[in-house]
Amino acid sequence: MTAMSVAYPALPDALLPVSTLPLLRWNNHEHLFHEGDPASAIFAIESGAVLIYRTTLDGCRLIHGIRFKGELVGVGYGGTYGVSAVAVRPATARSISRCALDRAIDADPAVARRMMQVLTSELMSTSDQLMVIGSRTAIGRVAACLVDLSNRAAGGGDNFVLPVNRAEMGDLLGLTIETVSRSMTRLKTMGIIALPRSDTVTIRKRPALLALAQDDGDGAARGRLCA
Amino acid sequence: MTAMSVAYPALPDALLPVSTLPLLRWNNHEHLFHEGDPASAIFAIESGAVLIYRTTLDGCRLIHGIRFKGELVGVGYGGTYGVSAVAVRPATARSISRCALDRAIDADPAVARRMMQVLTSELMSTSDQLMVIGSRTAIGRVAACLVDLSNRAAGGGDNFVLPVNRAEMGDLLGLTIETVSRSMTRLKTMGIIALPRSDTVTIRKRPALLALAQDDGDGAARGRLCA
DNA sequence: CGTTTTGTTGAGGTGCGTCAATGCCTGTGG
DNA sequence: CCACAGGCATTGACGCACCTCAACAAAACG
Repeated sequence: MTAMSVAYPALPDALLPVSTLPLLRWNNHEHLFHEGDPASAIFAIESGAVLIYRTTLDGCRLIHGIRFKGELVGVGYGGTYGVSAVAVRPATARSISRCALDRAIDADPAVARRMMQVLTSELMSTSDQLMVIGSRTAIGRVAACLVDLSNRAAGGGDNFVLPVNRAEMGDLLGLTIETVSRSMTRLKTMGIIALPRSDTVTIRKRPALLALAQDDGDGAARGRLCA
Repeated sequence: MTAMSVAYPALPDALLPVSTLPLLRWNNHEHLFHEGDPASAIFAIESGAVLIYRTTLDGCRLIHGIRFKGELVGVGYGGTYGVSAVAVRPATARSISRCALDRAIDADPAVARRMMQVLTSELMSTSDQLMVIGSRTAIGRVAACLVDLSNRAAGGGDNFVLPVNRAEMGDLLGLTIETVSRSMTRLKTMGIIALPRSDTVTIRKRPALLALAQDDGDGAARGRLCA
């Protein structure tokens, strides 16, 4: 399982009548919940995009990932949410209350197993993020991000609109706005991507982008970490 | 919940007769399992220390965490292990087979809930690691590592033997051996720690170490990421 | 059309990686 | 007991990738 390639499947209706649950709506920049809030529900996204993030004591934000339609948010099984979640475009989601979930777990071990799978996906997603941030250079991180967004936000398409701006990409990749911007223009200059608009990407050389995003390319790895 | 402060509780005997399960033993540098191996069991450590890590395609190793007595290893609920686990000193652990675990989950929802809690702890641990590597400078990472090791390997004591060498600390923190070494000597020069031996640490000014490890100190945060 | 927000580009500084030399500790054999 | 070798840690010199600060361009908005 390569970095930034995890699937985030939702709970299927067969296990839980998700599609009958209350459908909630958030505008851009509205929070689904904050880190530390009582974990009252998990959310199955039906439309839009949601950022999962944490902040350090001095206000530094580090985005753990982006969630789209068909994915779950707030899956941690603790008394409070361990992360914050905010919409970055108008979003809708079904709300699965924790008590309803607990009842479903008691009634059917398959629900528990599904939740454990979902938690494992979330874990691997965070692990992937750690691998990207811990081992790649700026351009490698940006490439990995674009590959991931192409797969998950655009269904693998080569042309898609970025759901996040440069600041959010920076917080996602542990880079500054300027470095993200420079990396994007470098990818453009190399002919690997095109940028018809600043928020729209066209992948022109997917193999080259993958090489940068993965680890077999040269020049996209950091430090003595790598052999 | 601050970075590097997660507890990793094991499965209590009340839920599963852990203490009657087979006790296995590994020597230094022996693997409990590799990433991609069929996930046949999870392990409850009884002694020693185990590194959890992943490697990139080009051989770069990034350690996700260290596990000690009383903690679990291999908790992911998928067909294969998502990470590798290797002993860094002679270690013993009870082996909880996946089929036994599945049977226990079917029989008692409390076991499933416990597993979900364990997975959530693992998730928060990885998230903490992401926060440290994504937002702190070298000395902040080393400080966070020392605080964590003091809490978990030494029970909060101020004097303890490092379970890892500089290379392993480097792979844990996303730094080179040299940078780890320099950070340690800087901490020593500042009078925050003492190093009676290169593998033995004495914390002299815990508040100062915490300030560097957390985010309220100055000079230990990286980049525009932080306000 | 002005104002605000967001993205790009440039110049300069710095933290950390790289390479290399040296020192310390452990173990092994003479 | 000492000599030597091998592994690990430390320290120094240097370069580069990325952050910082700043100016400017391009949309987005009223």
